[in-house]
This record gives sequence, C-alpha cells and structure tokens, in this order.
Amino acid sequence: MASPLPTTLDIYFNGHTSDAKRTRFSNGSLRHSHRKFFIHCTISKSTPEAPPSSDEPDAKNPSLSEQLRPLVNTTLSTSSTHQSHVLSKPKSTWFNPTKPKRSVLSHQRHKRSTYTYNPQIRDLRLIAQNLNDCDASESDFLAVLEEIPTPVTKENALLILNGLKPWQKTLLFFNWVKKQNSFPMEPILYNVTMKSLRFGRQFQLIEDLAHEMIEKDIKMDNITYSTIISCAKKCYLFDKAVHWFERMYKTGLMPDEVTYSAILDVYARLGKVEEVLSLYERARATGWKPDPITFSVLGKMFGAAGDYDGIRYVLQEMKSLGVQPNLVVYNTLLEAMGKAGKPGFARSLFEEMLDSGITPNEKTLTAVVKIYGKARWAKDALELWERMRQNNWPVDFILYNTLLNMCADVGLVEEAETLFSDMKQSEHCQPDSWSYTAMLNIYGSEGNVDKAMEVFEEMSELGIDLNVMGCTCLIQCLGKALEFDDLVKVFETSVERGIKPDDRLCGSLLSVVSLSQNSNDEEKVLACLQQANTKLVAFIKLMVEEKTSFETVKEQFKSIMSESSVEVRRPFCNCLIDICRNKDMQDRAHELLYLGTLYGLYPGLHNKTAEEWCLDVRSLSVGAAQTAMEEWMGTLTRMVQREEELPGLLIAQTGTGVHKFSQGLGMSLASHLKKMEAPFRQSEDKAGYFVATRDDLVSWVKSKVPSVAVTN
DNA sequence: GTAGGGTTAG
Repeated sequence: MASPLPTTLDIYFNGHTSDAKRTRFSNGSLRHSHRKFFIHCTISKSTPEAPPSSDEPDAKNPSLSEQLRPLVNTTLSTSSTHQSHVLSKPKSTWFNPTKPKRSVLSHQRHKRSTYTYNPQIRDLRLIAQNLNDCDASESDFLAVLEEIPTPVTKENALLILNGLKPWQKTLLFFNWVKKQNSFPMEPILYNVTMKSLRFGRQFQLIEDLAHEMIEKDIKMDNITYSTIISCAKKCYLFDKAVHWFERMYKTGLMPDEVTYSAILDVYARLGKVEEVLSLYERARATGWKPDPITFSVLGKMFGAAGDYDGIRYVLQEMKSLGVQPNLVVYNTLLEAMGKAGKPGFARSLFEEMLDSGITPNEKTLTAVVKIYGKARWAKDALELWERMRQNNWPVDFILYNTLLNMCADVGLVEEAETLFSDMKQSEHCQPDSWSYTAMLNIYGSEGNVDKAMEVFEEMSELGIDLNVMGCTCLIQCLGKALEFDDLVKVFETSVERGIKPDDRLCGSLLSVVSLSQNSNDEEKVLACLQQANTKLVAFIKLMVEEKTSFETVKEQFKSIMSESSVEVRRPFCNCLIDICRNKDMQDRAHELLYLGTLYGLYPGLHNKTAEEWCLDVRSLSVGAAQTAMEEWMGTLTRMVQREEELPGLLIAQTGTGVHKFSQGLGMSLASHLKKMEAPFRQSEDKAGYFVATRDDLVSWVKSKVPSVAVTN
C-alpha cells in the first residue's frame, strides 16, 4: 500500500527505524537507547525537468535532509554510554550559542486574501451550478460560459471556480479562464483548481499544474504545497509528498504549520516514527506551539505503532504546552489507546473528555464501544450503551454495527437482537452486510443453528451478500451442531457466489473435521477443505497414516505453517492435534504438540518460578490441552523418579473462558485429569486453576509405578 | 468544499 520513500531522504537507525528502541520515563521524556544512526542523503533524482526560473531550487537553500543532518548529529547521535533527552528538554538540547538555529517552519500562517463583497455572487453561483449540471461536452460547456459577464475578472472567476464540482469541470473552466487572458493567473487560481483535483484524486494533473506554475514563474505558496502534499497522501504517493516538501526548502520557502503537520502525517503513515519526532522536535525547538491537529497526527502514529508511552507523551506535551484537546484529538487518542491495548486508560480518557465538557460523536463512541468489546468488558459496554441512550448521543450505522460486534465479543445475544431490530426500524441505519455478519457471529458462537440459518436465509432473500467471515461463522456453527449436509450446502453456495476461502475459513473447516464422528461426515468436510486448501488435506491424510515417519510429518508441518497466516497457525495446530486424538493416535498428537512448540506456536505454555510451575493451556484446544497435560505429567514423573528438584506447587491453568461462548476447557481438563487419576485438584479459590503440591505428585508417582512408563 | 493539514468497522 505505502510506496517506499525515494532517494530524497533516508535516515538509517542501525539499519532499521523499527529497531530504534525508545524508552520513555514517567515524566514523559523520551530517550533513545539506540545511538549510532546517520543520515544518508542524496538529492532527488526525480526533480522535474523545468526551465530555470526564480522558483527553482537554489543551492543556497538546504534540503530537508541537509537541515536534518545537524539535528541528528547533535541531538540523536550520542555515545553508547550516554542517553540523550530528545523530546523533554528541546531547548537545552538545541541551544548552541556559536551557531544560530536554522528555522524549519514559519510561525506565521500564510495570509489569506481578504474577502470583498461581490454583488454578482448569486448570479455567479448560479453559473457555477449550471456548469456543474451541464453536459461535459465542449459545446454545452461553452454555451453556459456565455452567461459570464465580460471581461471576466479574477474575483468572478474565483467565485465560479470555487463552486465547481467534478474535477473535470473545474479543469475545463480553469483552462478557459487561462485562454481568456483577461488578468494575470495568480497562485490562488491554481490553488483552488488543485483543491478540486484533489477531491478527484488526480495527483498527476495537480503535479502538471505545479510544473506549469514553475514554468510560468508563478510563485507556489504554502497553500499550493500543502494541497499537493495532501493529494499525494490521499493517493498513497508518499514519495511525491516528500519530494515536494523538500523542494519548498530548496526554493527558499519556509513551510508554515499547516504544511508542516501535513508532512508529519506523511512520515507517520510511512511508519517513520523517528523522523516524525525529529521534525516535531526540531520545530518545537524554535518555539513553535503545535496546534491540536499536529497532536492528532502524532497520536494516530503512536496508535498505529501500538505505542502506549508515545500516546502518553502526546497527552503530556499538550498539557505542558497548555493545548486543550478537541473532539478529534480525543477520538484519535481513544482509538490509539485501543490499538495499544489499554482499555483502562481509554476509559479514563473518555471520562476526562466528558468532564471537560466535550460531547462525544459517533466516532468517539465507536472507538470506545470497540475497546470495551475487545476487552470483554460487558459491564462497561452496557453502561456506555445506557448512557448513549440517556444523553441522546449521536448514533450512525457504523456505531450500530460496532455495538453488534461488541455484543458478539462479550456474548450479549438479547441485546444484539434488540439492536438489530432497532436498525431494521430505523430510517438511516438499515442493517447491511456487516450487521448481518455480526448476527451470524453471535448466533454461531452461541451454537444457535436455527437462528443462524434464519439470518442466512434472510440475507439471501434480501440480496445481502454473505462474506467470508459470515461464511466462517456459519460453518463453525453448523459444524458444532454436526449438521454436515447444511454445512456442505453453505460452503458450496458461498464458493459459487464468489467467496474466496481464506485461512480462517480453512481453520473453521479443519475444526469441523476434528468434530466429525464418522468417516462419512469427515469425507464431506474434507471435500470442502480440498477446494480451499489442497495441501492441508494432503497433510491430514499423511499424518493419520501410522507408517508416516516423524521426519516427514515435521517437514510437511513446517511447510503448511509457513504458508499460513500467522494468526491461524496455532488454531491449525490445535485442530490437527484434535483430529489425531479423535483417531486415538496419541503419539502423533504428541509429535504435533512438540512441533507446534518447536515452531513457537505456544509461547508461554510453561511458566516457572522458584515456588511454582504453571502449565498454561488457555490457548489450546481440548485435545491439545490434554496432550500437553500428559506430556507435562510424563516430564514431572521422570523428574520425581530421578529425584530432581521440584517447586512446592504445580499448577495447570485452563482459564475460565471470559467469553460466555467459550467455556468448557476447564471441564474437559477436569475429566481428563480424573481419567489419568492425576493428583491435580480444581482450586477452590481460583477458578480455572488445577493445583497439586510437590508431595501430592511424589506420592502419586510412587503409587503409580510401575504402571507409568518410564523412559529416559 | 468557501485557496491548505488531523478522527469511525472483522
């Protein structure tokens, strides 16, 4: 999506920006723990060919990278034993009495031309309207232009230009005005035209106009540059944005804060956090007081990086500079808190926003509802919903859909049904494919096949497309209910309607394979899976053959996992283990668990302190948890027999299933432990914990010998 | 959308 930066500005921090580790401290200061970085600078090769003019880059004026060089050398590059404050004390860091600071931005915004009343405004607006409405053909357009009072003045032309809508019309009119040649073409005319082109994402045309300005020696100003930069950004042409920004400096034009924050956003979207901070800090050092928009850019950047300290830093900067966050800043920071996985801080920030007297809008509420849902904070989510109704806070269909997803996340079926029917009765928030998908998710997770199928039928009747997620939810639901024929039907229809099965859908089918109780059903599901992932089916057939060697399984397992997206690897492995256990192939299940651990699919499975060892099976399926437990018991038994040192307490943690729909791992492990006659007992004060003391274990091992197989 | 920059969904 993001195109790489071109040759104009490359800053390397030990090779990778993302490696630059920052540590922030409680006072909000930001320190760099990586030191050696340097700027590599080459002048852009893509500087447009244009005849020399006064607006051409001047060797006297440094490029952005040249300007940044002293910054990096003086503030960021330090010895390995010294950590420099970069953001906390900018002035002390920057002050160098022997060299005057070079400014990076103008503290004065570009002055707009003053508005003068135009008595013909109504007529001109009408002409603009007629131009918008007329056919795009040259003759029709020209016929409307006849209505313009002649000779056309700059003011009249501007008024019409401002009212034109599709960019094609704006360009036609702009070219016509140029051809009239009745007044000199000032930058404002180009700026207004560029703005219209930006709506149509016509970057090339904007760039053509920019080159025309250079050619005709029409001075580009901050408004021209910020329009070019924001259009480039809209078109994901980040290299172009940087190119034009650098060109400003080279021509001796200083960006003001609007252009500056636009370019900060460009670097932020490229994930170039260090560059953004350098630019920000460099400008701050000249005494610039950033406005809320700049802080919104920084907040979004830190959110995208999941950087909680960064978000706090933004809040602290605003506080120390006396900048009051506005609604957009709060929305951005709330969203960022969600991305950084900090629901508690998001909640406090939301309350702070309300206390400051700001009324939340749809975006605020969407962000907060989503955060509470993902955190499974049912109580907070329901309270918030109640407050929304009491305060008559604004709702739109995205918020409705987010509320439905929250209901799915925390398992609120009735509330979701109420919301869904509210939507159906509403005027502006009719349920769409997102809403229906959420309902499929809710009924599917609950295991309510009838309701899920009802939703599916309703979608077909209303012509609402089923998407891959809805299909996955349905298949999961039908699988759990062992409705294999309906499952095949849903899968086949979905594929016919153009759904491309993804890894998650394959995972869903795979879990159904592990649930099937006879080979007939299994074949039906495997036939579906065959269409989605041939290799996976081949692997299943291979691994359930007793004669397949461990080495072969290992090789194929590795290949399957590396071809699958990261988020499905553990579920895949869990399902494969379950399939083996259903076929009483315990040895193979143990091999798979070993491979899963080997390839890092189960991080944090074993946790050890001096006092206690814990087996955390919360992210494992029932079969995988049983396998892990057996494996652990085997290890512990051998340790007892060898009289190795053991902690006083041994714990198996299943969790309680915070999600209402996903409980049952504890119960199944309890019955498995009973079958194994293992010494673990369900903890009385901590749900989801199975505990054994060292003494329990030792006496159990002694009583079991020689029935427990001992291998070294 | 009144010549320019920032915020909503698996």
